[in-house]
Amino acid sequence: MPTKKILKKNIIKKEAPKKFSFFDDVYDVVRQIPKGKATSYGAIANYLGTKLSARMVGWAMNAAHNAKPKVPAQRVVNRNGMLTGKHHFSTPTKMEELLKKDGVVVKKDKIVNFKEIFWDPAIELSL
DNA sequence: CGTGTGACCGGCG
DNA sequence: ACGCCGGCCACAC
Repeated sequence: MPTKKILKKNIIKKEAPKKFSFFDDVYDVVRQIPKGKATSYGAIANYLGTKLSARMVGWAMNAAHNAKPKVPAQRVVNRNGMLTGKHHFSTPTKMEELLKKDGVVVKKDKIVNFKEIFWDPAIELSL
């Protein structure tokens, strides 16, 4: 017996309402993050409608290195405000450097007043 | 076409 | 408070 129930999903898209892929959509949101602000993967996922799958956002960021123009992935952190993806940057300290340059206070790989500078696309972009 | 994986999140023990 | 585990979607091989 199979380990889990494998649900088949309709992977066949009959139409392409969205010209941009999921990746591009994520990039577009991230680029709209104001300077000095930051958001979480979950917030973006929620805005995209896949809140239960915040991993997708993180993975999208994985390809962000190849995206143009460059995506300010440093403004995207996990819900704890921790710079979890700093290891994926050019240098482990690059993310923190960029955030500090934006005026964000980072301490021990974590945004101090993350709650205050939190920027929710689901709200901001909804206005 | 099947399998694995991923910078997460939330719930439960 | 902490640690573990399941889930969810998209993409690469």
